[in-house]
This record gives sequence, C-alpha cells and structure tokens, in this order.
Amino acid sequence: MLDDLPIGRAAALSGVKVPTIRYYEQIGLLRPAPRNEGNRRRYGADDLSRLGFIRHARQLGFELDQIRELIALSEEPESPCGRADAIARRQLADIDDRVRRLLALRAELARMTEGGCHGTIAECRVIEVLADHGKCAHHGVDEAA
Amino acid sequence: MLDDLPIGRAAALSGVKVPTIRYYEQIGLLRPAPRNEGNRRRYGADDLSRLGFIRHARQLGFELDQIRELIALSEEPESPCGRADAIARRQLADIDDRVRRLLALRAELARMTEGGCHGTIAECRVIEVLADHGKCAHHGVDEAA
DNA sequence: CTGCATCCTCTAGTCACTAGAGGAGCAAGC
DNA sequence: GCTTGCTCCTCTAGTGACTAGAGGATGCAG
Repeated sequence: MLDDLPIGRAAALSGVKVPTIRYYEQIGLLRPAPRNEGNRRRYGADDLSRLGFIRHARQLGFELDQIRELIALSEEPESPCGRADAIARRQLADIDDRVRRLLALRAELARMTEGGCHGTIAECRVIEVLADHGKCAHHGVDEAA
Repeated sequence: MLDDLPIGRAAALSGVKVPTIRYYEQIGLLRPAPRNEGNRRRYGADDLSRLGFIRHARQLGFELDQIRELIALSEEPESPCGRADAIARRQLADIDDRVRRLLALRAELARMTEGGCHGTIAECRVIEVLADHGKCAHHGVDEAA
C-alpha cells in the first residue's frame, strides 16, 4: 500500500534522493509530509506522483521555478494550457541554443587537440590557442566573465 | 602603455568583470596586483594576457581547477604537453556527452510541444507527459535528483 | 568644494542541491 | 530487556563560479 511510506522508500520509489526530498519540501515544491509518532515523514501515492513530475521536469532541464509554475498549472485542469506550452517551448529554444554553443566549442577543442601531442608545452597547441585569443574561433560566445 | 591600468580598464580590455577579476585574485588564479598610494590595483600586459587565457578557457567550459593546472603547465615550457592535451581531450568528451544528452532531451520536448496547444491543462501534453513517466523516452538519463 | 564615477573590503546571496555533525527512533537479534 | 545497526531527524555549511550590495575611500572634473 503506497500510503504510509518512510522517506527512504519514497526516495527509492521516486528516484529522488532523501535530502533532495527534504529540500523540495522546504522550498514548497512538495507539501509538508504528515509525521508519525516518531516524527518521521510519511508519504503516499500523490507524493510519489509529484516527485516523479519534478524529477522528470528536472531531467528536461526545467528550473525549479518553472516546475513550480507547471505544478500550479497542473492543479487547474480547466485553465488554458498555453502557459505550459510556452514554458516547454522556451525550454526547447534554450536547449537549441546550448547545443549550438556546445558544437561551436567542440569544434574549437577538436582543432586544439588535432594531431595529438608529441612535444612540450612550448609547442603545445592547447596552451597556445588558449593563450592567443586571436585564434579563438568563437568570439561573441560570451557566457562567462 | 599597458602597464599601469586600474581594474576597470583591465576589465574592459580583458572582457572579465571587475568583481570577477577580484575573485580570480582571491582564489589565486591571478597574482595579487600591486597597488598605488590610493590602494588601487594596477595591472599590466602580463595580467591582461593571463585574464584572456582564463576567459578563453572558461568559455571552452574548463573548470577553474583545470585552468589552474593549464596555467601551471604553461609556465613550464620544457615539460611534456601530454597533460594539457589530456585535459582538453577530456573536455571534448564531456562536451560530446552533454550534446548527446541535450539532443535526447530536445527530442522529448519536441514531442511534447508537437502540434501546438489548443485546449486546457486537462488535455495538455506538456503536463501529461511530465506527469506520466511511462511516456518518458529517456529513462537512464539521470542527471538530477 | 561638490558631485559623480571608480575603487576598496566584506558579507552574503544565487541555483540546486550535497555533506556532515549530533542526536533520536526503530526493528531485528540475542 | 538490551544491543546493534540502520534509518530518520534538524541544522549548518559547503559546492562552483560567480554576483549583489552595503558602507566607506579615492580621484577627477566642474
């Protein structure tokens, strides 16, 4: 009976770690679990289902605030689904952007490591390329500093 | 003369933000800058070059510890470059892995948003798919929770 | 001198967890 | 009943790479 599970069982069944479940409760993504006389949390099927939803959304790269919104939407079955769709589409665009950047970075690293490495640092393409930004093939990709 | 620059100029010329420069000095990636009588940091060409190296490596996704190591290597021109090459190759493999995962996630999101959205939450594929993990096309991609 | 921009240190926050200290509860085995 | 080992509890702080902002000092132009 999925109705009286300790947190360890809930973690095992949901794939979400014990401390992470506590964290989600703390930040309000999961309702506060009722406790037994020993003050231990007790979880039911609804909780497992919620955890699965969160886990799945995290895997898809949604941020917790987006997940919070998706959950709120899921609890209002009569509302229009445009908002959920927009969140997912934005996520899709974000992934596209990240892939594009990663592929550009990959190309540069491949160039760097091309032909292997047979000598010393003084002749090393990896160090050389990092040190000479004129050789940087992706100016404009500014995601840090 | 690139030999007596205040931090703001160094930031502008290197593309690394003022607080980030201070941060890099704090964590030892950048030597502590000499100060003028007003206790303001002064930077020279070598510093700008170092900042450029760090920035470029960050853009390529190297972690600061890896960058620390690459810098140490770059300061020993006679040493074998196998280590730098290995760091870069690992980064390449990491990017490949991330792209692969992102593409799998993209496929699932695309499926989710396919056909647009015309109704309510009760019929919403985004919410439906997140709620039903049997429909999850990428079991095994476990990068969170 | 005033005002504004730049610089300083320091503390704490961001995001999504994660680690661990110190203690309590629980159940099986003796 | 006692012991042992596992699970659970709260709380604090850490991770990585920054980032924000408070409160104050410096420098320069008007």
